[in-house]
Amino acid sequence: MRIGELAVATDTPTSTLRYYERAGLLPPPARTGTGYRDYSREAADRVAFIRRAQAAGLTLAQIGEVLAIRDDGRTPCAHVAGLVDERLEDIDRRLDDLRRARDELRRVRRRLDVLEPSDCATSDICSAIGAAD
Amino acid sequence: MRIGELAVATDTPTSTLRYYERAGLLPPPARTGTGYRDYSREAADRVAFIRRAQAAGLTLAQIGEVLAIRDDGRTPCAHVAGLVDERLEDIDRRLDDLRRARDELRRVRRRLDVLEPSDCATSDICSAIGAAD
DNA sequence: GTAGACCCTTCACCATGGTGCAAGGTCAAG
DNA sequence: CTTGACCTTGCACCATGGTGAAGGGTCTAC
Repeated sequence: MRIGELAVATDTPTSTLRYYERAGLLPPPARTGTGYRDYSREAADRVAFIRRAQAAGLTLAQIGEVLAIRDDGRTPCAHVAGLVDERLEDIDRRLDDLRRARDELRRVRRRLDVLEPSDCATSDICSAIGAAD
Repeated sequence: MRIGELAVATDTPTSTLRYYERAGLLPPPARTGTGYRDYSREAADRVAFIRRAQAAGLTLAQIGEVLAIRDDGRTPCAHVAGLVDERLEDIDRRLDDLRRARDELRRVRRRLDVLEPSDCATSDICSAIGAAD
């Protein structure tokens, strides 16, 4: 199949498919006599896998590792487990960061409700943000 | 004060201070006879504000808006309230996204524990990630 | 007067996951 | 035989918040 067909089949722009090839996620496909990419049927499965793994929060670099292991004839289960654990830790850290940022912003918001503009007009740029607490 | 002193006073690299100037967050300071930047004392307060606002999760572009309002002689309270509300909504959306990604990854992780590598070796690239559920 | 620390400008580069354009070749239908 | 859709390559660009290097001038102390 040509790149346009693969694009439709996987709901992925052709530019992105070429980008995946450049990034080493898709192996260089066969070419027709005139130089057009000629994808095998497995290519669509591979792209679908990339999209699912991406939706799960893996980076393209990590997905590339998993694919390389499979291409090497090994099963990537243990490696995937490691990546998933890493990503879960990362998510937990981000959740903590975001919750802290949210709490701080809520404090700022409460100060904004309480302060008069005149409190602010004196010295600071914004005493709601500037305040220690 | 010269840029190096401001850098020490605000714990901010000189390269970043020049970047803030380029980005319109710091007004172009006076210059000495030989072209060195010569900052006023308020510059340090301004940088400190930028860092606090950044820590609160505002982007440099948003901080620039707040500063522009102050520089215009107005009080940015209402504008800051709007930005903070926007940012709070953004954080809530991100929290939801991350929680969903975490739940999905935990499901993947459980499948990885249950599956044998041989289950995976057949067709899919990784049946734990590939599985619908 | 010279070494070393500081300053200047401009330009390029980092990650991330792509997108868009130009200039050209190919293919199928009418 | 031409039109339009499709394909090729290579290159540049997007946001974000900076960082680093090159090539030069300045300032202070010894």
